[in-house]
Parts: sequence; structure tokens; C-alpha cells
Amino acid sequence: MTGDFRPQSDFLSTLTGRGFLHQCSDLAGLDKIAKSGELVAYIGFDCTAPSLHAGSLVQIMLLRWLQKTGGKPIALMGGGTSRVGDPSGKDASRQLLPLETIAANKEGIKSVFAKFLSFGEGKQDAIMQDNADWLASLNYIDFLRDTGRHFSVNRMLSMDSVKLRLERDQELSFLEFNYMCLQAYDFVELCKRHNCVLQMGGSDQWGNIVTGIDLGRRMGTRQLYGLTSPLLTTGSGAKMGKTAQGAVWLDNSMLPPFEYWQYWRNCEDGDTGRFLKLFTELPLDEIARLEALGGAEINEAKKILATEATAMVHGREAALQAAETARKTFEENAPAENLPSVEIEAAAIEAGIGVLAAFVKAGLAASTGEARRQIKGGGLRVNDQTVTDERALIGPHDLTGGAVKLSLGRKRHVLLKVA
RNA sequence: GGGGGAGUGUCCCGAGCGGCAAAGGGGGCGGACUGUAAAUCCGCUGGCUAUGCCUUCGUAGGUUCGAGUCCUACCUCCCCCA
Repeated sequence: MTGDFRPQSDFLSTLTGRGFLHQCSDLAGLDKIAKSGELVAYIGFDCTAPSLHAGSLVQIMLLRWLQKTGGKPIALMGGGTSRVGDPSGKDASRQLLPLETIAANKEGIKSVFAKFLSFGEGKQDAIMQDNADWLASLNYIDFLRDTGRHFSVNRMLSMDSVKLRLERDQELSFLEFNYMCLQAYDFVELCKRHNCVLQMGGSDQWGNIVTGIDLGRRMGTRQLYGLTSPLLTTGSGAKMGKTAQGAVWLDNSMLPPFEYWQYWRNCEDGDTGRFLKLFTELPLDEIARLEALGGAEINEAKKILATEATAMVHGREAALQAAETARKTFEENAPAENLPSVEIEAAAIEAGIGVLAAFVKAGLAASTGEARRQIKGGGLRVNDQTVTDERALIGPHDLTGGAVKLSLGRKRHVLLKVA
């Protein structure tokens, strides 16, 4: 997509070099602005969840690189659009969120951004905006008159996202159709308020971004630009940021640093280089070296990936600790006191707790039934001893340093600690 | 408005003569093999105080010893005609 264009700006050369660039509306034009040091850009984020997960990490890194290369990042919260509900969930299962929840979610998300961006009042400082500020008070008639007339339905119908739906005879509600209008309006509004001329996003946002650029032109803003990142999947095609246990949250209260570290450590061989470029800030030549490691040596690269990626979210100390915990656990098969833990009352241990209940309590099994099945399959271990009797009890004699180590499979370990 | 079809295991797709906790996939989890990878092979994939009990096939009723299966009404979606 980038052709042979050689960007002059630090921003675009970083993006192209690291594999962030999928499409851009005008590379040369954008490059010029980026080089001038006046680039203000935004990315929109949903605030339907209390935090962000690894699926948004590419977007977050885009903003981070923007700031590091002299630009001003804007994180736009979809507080206004969240009030309408998510249109893409076609079964009405997605509820409208109460305003307080949206507010709380915004706070959580902001704390994630704070780890990646420096916020403030300065020229290059990141800011957070909420489109509820302008969308919530929007008057329908005014909107139609001032903005609505600039949207070409013909054009919108020709966009892939819409066209596909029509061709497949899938329902496309008016509400959903309007999302791109609102998003386009956001872009224009941010341009007016903050001189923001670039919207970035995942490649699935391309149509919406272009609609915004178009609206800007019709409404007489400066020339706007759009840029998308590739939609990330793992080598085997799975969506980034989701595992069976749930999303890979970027918040230590929702996902312990150790598990975050593990997520990256367990990436597929073929993803290692790509991920190093996208999710760490190691120099490219260093990455090239790591990427070239063959066979089992690639594991060294994965550990570096895991530690670097974790350091960015949870701090270097926590990252090193996670690395050390993993080393003890997996390489030495030694007890590691910093594994994720769950507390249990002393009295319960005194009396003896059934293995089934213990694994459920530790969150390693969803139900006693599942725990039972795992035992049958040889998947559960207590202090590294495979459990064979589902009626076994865990008592004081199983404690080492006030904790029992419960394991599910090779990789998932939880310490049950006496409170 | 008229005619026809469909909604199944709370991840998805999808079979299902009145005996059904319900075939088969995919996905996921566990085991073996490895390198905490991939591929491959094997097992598991409603809940519980468990030789039994409870809840599941769009919703609510009905027939029946017994209903995912038959009947009625309703809801939702799709197709054809107007």
C-alpha cells in the first residue's frame, strides 16, 4: 500500500518501518505536515468496557509514536456514541450502558493511556476528548441542515462496509448507517477545536475515516488525512487480544502482569518479529537480529518481546518480576512466590478443602464438573502432583510458605494463599 | 395484505421416525509429542450436596405415561406474490 514512497518525517518513517501502515489517504501531504512538527491526530476508542485490551494496542502505539516523533495525540472517547448502543451486535443483547458506567469506563481507559502518553496542556501533550461533548447536545434539525446535507448517500452505499451488507442481504439499521456520519462529524469537530487533521484507526475504519475527510472538504476545513493500520490477527488467524480466559486487559487489576507477560511469551513463532516491531520500542536492527533466530532460539526473542511489552504497560519492575516468575516456574520447575494468587481462609484449609472446590475457587475451573473432567484428563496438579482422586482434600500439610500451588495444564498456575 | 420457510446445547455452524442431556463439525480446554511455538494424534466440551436430582431446543399454553419432535396462539427473521 505504501508503494515506494520514502517518508521524510520521523513519524511516517517509523510507521512504515515498523509495519503500522496499511492505507493512507495522502502519504506525501501527511509527511509534510508531520515533518513540520504540527501534526495533531486522533483515534477513536469505544468506552463500553472498563479498560482497553491488547486488541487496541496497535492504535495506542500509533498515538505513542506520534507523540514521540513530535506530534500531538488525541484519544477520542466514544462517550456519545456509546449512548446509542453498539450497532454491530445484531442481537439486541448489547445493552445501553448507564451514564455512570460510561463515566467509570472512561476513567479506566484514561489510566491505560496515561501509561503510554503524556497528558497535559503543552503543545505536544496528549489530550483526551469525549464526543459526548458535542454529540449529546446535537439537535437533529440543525445537524441535518448544517452537516447532513453534505453526506452523499450514493457514496456511502458504495463503501465496502455498506455494500457487503447490502449484497448479503444483511440488516443494516438506520442507526448503524448513521454511525459513520457521526464519526465523520467528530473528525470535523476535532479539526475545528484542535486543528486535528489526521484520523487513524484499524483498517476496518477506512470507510468511516474517508467519509470524515470528505465531510471536512465539503464543510471547508483544512485538508484532512486518514491512515489505517493493518487489522491484526495472529499467525493462525485469531483475533488479537482475546484468549479463552477472556480479553488480554491492559490493567493489572483485570489481568496480572504475569499473565500479560505469558500472553506475549506464548505468541506463535511467525508472529515474533512482527510483534516486536509493533509492540516494543526496540531498534529495528536489534529486532532484525532477534527475528532471525531459528528453532528453539526464537524463545529468547519471545522472552524479550514479553518483557518489553509488559514493561510498557506495567512498568519494568513488574515485567522483570514476571520474567523471573516464569523462569522459575517453567525452566526450573521451582516454586515461584509471585504467581497469581487467590486467598483462602485459614479455617477452610485447617478443615481441609476438596480439590474440586479449590480449583473452582482459584478460578482454574468454572465448575466442579469441569474440575472433575480435567482430573479425568490428567490436567490438574496440586503442588506439581497430578490429581487422580477427585475426592482428595487439600489441608495444612500441603502448604509451602503459606500457599498451595494449583495448576491447570502446563501453563496456568495459581497459588492458593492462606489469608 | 396473501403464500412458503426458519429459530436447537448461552462461542459459532448444524443434524434430529414421540423415549433426548440431544448426531456431526468448527472453536476452546486437557493429554502425548515439542521449544511455554506450529503441525499431528488422543480425550473432554449443561449444573449439582451425583449409581440419583435439576435446567436446556424462539415464547406461552395444549395433546400424551412421555414433547426438540404433534396441536394452538404469539414473537423474531428470511423467501415468493401483491
